Amino acid sequence: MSRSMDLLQGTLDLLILKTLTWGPGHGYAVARWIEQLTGSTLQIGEGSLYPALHRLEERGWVKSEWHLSEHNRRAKFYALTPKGRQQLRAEQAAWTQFVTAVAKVLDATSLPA
Amino acid sequence: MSRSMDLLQGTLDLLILKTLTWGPGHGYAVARWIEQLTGSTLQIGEGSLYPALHRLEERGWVKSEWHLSEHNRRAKFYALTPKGRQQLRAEQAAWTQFVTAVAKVLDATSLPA
DNA sequence: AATTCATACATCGAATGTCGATGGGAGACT
DNA sequence: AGTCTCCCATCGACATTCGATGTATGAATT
Repeated sequence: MSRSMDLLQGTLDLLILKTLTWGPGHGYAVARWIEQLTGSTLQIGEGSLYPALHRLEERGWVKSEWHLSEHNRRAKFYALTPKGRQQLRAEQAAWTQFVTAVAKVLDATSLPA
Repeated sequence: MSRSMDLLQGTLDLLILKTLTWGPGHGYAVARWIEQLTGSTLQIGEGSLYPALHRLEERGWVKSEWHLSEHNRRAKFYALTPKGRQQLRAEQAAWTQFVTAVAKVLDATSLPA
């Protein structure tokens, strides 16, 4: 029956950028944070996550370094760049604007003049 | 520089379904309503609109009939079906849930435990 | 010591949906 | 006659997400 609740396109970048504002983290952790914060309403598949991370890095919004994770394992830690912070602000503003616009349609009770 | 403010995937269906709750309308009018309600924040290209309308009809959420428009021109009027109303309820609920989940991430001030 | 589990990276193909461009045709108004 | 707005529609390009799949290592269990 098709997909019931996929992530809306473009939102994943915003979400990742935001989670990285509370410090660098590796992909696995980022996915965990988002899931926990949303009570698993938002689930990030690895097939979406890693391409997204690479995309962000390619655009200069995050940079990565290999370190050891909390579990003593090799992990690539991603950190927000200044450009990334700027991008986050822009995307967050666009998101708010978009949600507001959709709400206007959803809450309208009559036809526009 | 890529797209700045495209419609988020899946939202268009919801928007169309909603506009049709205040009566049948043809594609052109639906696009107008949405644009006017949102002060042109949301703009529906015809290359997105008509495929969407056909998609909705194919799934039995709307049905269409040819009539004359307010401007005395041939136009295909789309109307919500009972299944469409049900679908609208479902999509609206999913949308709310999604927006709420994103807000949880965006508003979080610290790492989850 | 062997097995299993959770962590952590990555890639692939399929599917979907949006966009910009393009093309037509029919009223209306100059 | 010409042009404007309305109204339908399709096409190819593009980006993104998803599920499946594969690798590997540390830690805990048996």
